[in-house]
Amino acid sequence: MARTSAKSGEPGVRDRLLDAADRLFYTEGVRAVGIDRVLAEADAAKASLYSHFGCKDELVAAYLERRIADARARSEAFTAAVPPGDRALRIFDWVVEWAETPDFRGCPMQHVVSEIANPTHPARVVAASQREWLLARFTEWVKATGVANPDLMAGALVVLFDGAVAASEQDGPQRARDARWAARALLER
Amino acid sequence: MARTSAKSGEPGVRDRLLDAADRLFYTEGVRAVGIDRVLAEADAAKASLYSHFGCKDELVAAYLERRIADARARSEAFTAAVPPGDRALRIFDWVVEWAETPDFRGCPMQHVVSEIANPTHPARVVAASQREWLLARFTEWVKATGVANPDLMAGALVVLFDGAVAASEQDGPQRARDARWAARALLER
DNA sequence: TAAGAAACAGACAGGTCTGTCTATTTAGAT
DNA sequence: ATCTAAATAGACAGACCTGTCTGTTTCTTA
Repeated sequence: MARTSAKSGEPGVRDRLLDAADRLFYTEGVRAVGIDRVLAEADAAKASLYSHFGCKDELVAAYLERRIADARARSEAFTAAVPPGDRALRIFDWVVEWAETPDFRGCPMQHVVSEIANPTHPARVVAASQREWLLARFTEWVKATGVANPDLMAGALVVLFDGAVAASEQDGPQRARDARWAARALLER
Repeated sequence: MARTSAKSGEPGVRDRLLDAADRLFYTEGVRAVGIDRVLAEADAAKASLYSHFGCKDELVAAYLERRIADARARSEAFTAAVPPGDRALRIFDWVVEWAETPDFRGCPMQHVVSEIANPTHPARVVAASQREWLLARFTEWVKATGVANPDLMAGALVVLFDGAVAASEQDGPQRARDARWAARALLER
């Protein structure tokens, strides 16, 4: 299960494949990018891909899973920097920063949902689990603010979150700032 | 330029192609559906498709254009039923109704943006023009409410609109209702 | 140094996709 | 009834895509 070449710190082939898949799938889409492109970018052999992941669909799922794990870790760290009652708003600062990133191209999960209609596809299953996490997290943050109707508010902030990412993809990061403004207005009533 | 068979009211081949493209592209995605599927569903010949549209990319653009024109007409009619000052909120009732439709599967434009990374693709150009229309319409509706900061508010409502559609695609129509609740709260301050 | 596991290289099969082209049929207009 | 334009049917080329399989090379460890 070595993730890296034992001596050198170079990443093993599995991580190289995931790195390549991440770049290509996120910027061009999972259907637009074929296996051969990933192999060339990862400098890996076809047999390595199939022995590690089994099929392309599972590679897509693994790509999404790693993206999500990373986003969870970074967003948790980002919100942990402020008191619990401020976290529901703080997360929108995170979205603004993300939308201002030069290679921002929208939400990888929304893209996968758009590209793959079948909800039983392994990558769709991964995406669905993230939805539950997202709503649970917003509910937790909202409750910490002591707002009157936490379920409605958590749902509204999830909508604002998804909208900030989707709208920024098409209109630029101003929409993420608009979302932050709206979240602030909703929370300070 | 006959859109229908001269005598009978049956739709001509161009409309049959667009109808088939609309059903298939919306429910399965524009990359997942090949030309042959569209031809079979439309009961049309390949030469008809290429003489009318030139290439698949243009068919996708035409599909999106017709969807958008239809959505504009219906949303304008929907909002025209109430006084100008109520329209910014009214449009969220329209989103709720849409999200409750059994065959709702999200926003065709967001899907196209996810599936096609190239912003110069004809369908992406069509989608971009709709964004301008959407923001202009929200700005108009928001100004009619006499709210203090119409540009921020219009941007926020666009975010809420996009988010309502994207979140409902994954979580169900409750998110659209959450968006309406948030829009109401923002507007009645 | 020898053995075993992992990765590489790449040919290949089978399928699908877009787009072109030829030949035939249908239907409307003069 | 004839002529013309549009639509049909489908073969075909060329490209690409996933997944399998064979054989070789590299690396690690014992």
